[in-house]
Amino acid sequence: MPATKMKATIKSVATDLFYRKGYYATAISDIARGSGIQKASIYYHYASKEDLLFSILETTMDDLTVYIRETLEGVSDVEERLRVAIRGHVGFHLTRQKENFIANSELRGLSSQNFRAIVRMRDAYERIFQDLIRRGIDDGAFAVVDVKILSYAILTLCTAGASWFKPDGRLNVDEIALIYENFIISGLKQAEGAVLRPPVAALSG
Amino acid sequence: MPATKMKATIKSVATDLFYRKGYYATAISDIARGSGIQKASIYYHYASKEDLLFSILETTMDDLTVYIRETLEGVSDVEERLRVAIRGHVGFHLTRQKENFIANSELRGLSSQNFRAIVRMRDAYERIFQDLIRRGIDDGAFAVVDVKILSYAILTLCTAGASWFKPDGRLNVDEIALIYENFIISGLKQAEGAVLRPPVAALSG
DNA sequence: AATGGCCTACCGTCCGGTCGGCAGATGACA
DNA sequence: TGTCATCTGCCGACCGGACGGTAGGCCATT
Repeated sequence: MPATKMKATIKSVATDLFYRKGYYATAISDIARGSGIQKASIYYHYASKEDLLFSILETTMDDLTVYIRETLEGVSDVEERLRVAIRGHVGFHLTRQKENFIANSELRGLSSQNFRAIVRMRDAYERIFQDLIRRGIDDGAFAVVDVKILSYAILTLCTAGASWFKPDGRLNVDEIALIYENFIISGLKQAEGAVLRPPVAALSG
Repeated sequence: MPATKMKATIKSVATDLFYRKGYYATAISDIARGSGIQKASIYYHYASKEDLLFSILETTMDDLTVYIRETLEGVSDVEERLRVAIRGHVGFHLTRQKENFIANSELRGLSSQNFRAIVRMRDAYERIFQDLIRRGIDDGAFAVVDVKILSYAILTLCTAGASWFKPDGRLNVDEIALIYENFIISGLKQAEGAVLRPPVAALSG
């Protein structure tokens, strides 16, 4: 087996174990066994256990950011942009459930330097949503709300799906995304304010 | 020092350390040092490290459930009941931040038996909110939404505050609770549906 | 001959938990 | 009230094992 493939296998096995048992409860020897390899061989591909974790988190954050930016391309309506971003966010988190779960629960396993790196990426990602919301407020599409608090809220909410979602459950990814989407947009319009805009295309179509 | 006080001290120190460093990263000897005691003495008060964790989680869940039930007493309006519950939920999580953070991030440290016990308590608590939402739908106060998904969403959202809230930050507990409250209630009314009810007393008063 | 990819064997450390005992407070009893 | 046995709360020393990581070598491919 070429090195790059083994490396990917290790990462995949580690992702699965970190997701199921947690980072601390997973031993390098567990990952080795799952990869059909000896413990020492792991260190040919990754410098340390933390390096492996970091690699998973970095890739996930990278992919997520790229994905959401792609998703937004060509969409101009301010409300639709947020809707699209929510769908993208939920979709990404539910389809790449394990990695995202780890990214939101195992940051503790990182050294302060690596921790800061991931947090920086996360902050940049959050800023995308904050800008979308702010833009919506400025355009009058949303009520005047606390952008920071609600952006955290929205992301947390969508992210949480990664901890309970079951691919073969009652609802599929798209259905869940739609539920969140409507809930959030309605929340941002604030019922007691003027809720006068007509339903958007994305909803009725 | 009487035994009961030392026991409380240990629990408090453990809560602080579990919150700051995480359960696995905290050694019994750390807790002992923080309590001004020797490691072996911890075991006079608690049977094991897990027992200590479980004790924290059990107390927290108990207190939370009792608190929310008290909060709801005497409130009859269906929308106001949910509002009150949200305020209570947020308030509890932000004022007893450490314990709640642990309760939502360190369940992995529990044996399957203890894990089940806590999950049972959590499920019972969630059911309170699910009933409130369902009741609001039946009464026409809320749009017809997916109760299960949105109850998870609401609780997660409010709970998340415990991971970033800073007591001396820009907003205090009540302000944050109000933001969440309005956001959620608006979300449940669903902007594109019939949002015809007048603002409730709690909002204008 | 050299490199890549993996192995066996081993090391040092840390950590949860146990054991036996010790000092002071408590209480029964003469 | 003085004496002695008992209990309470804690301690120092230790154990067993798990775990991250290393050293050095082996073998197939190039």
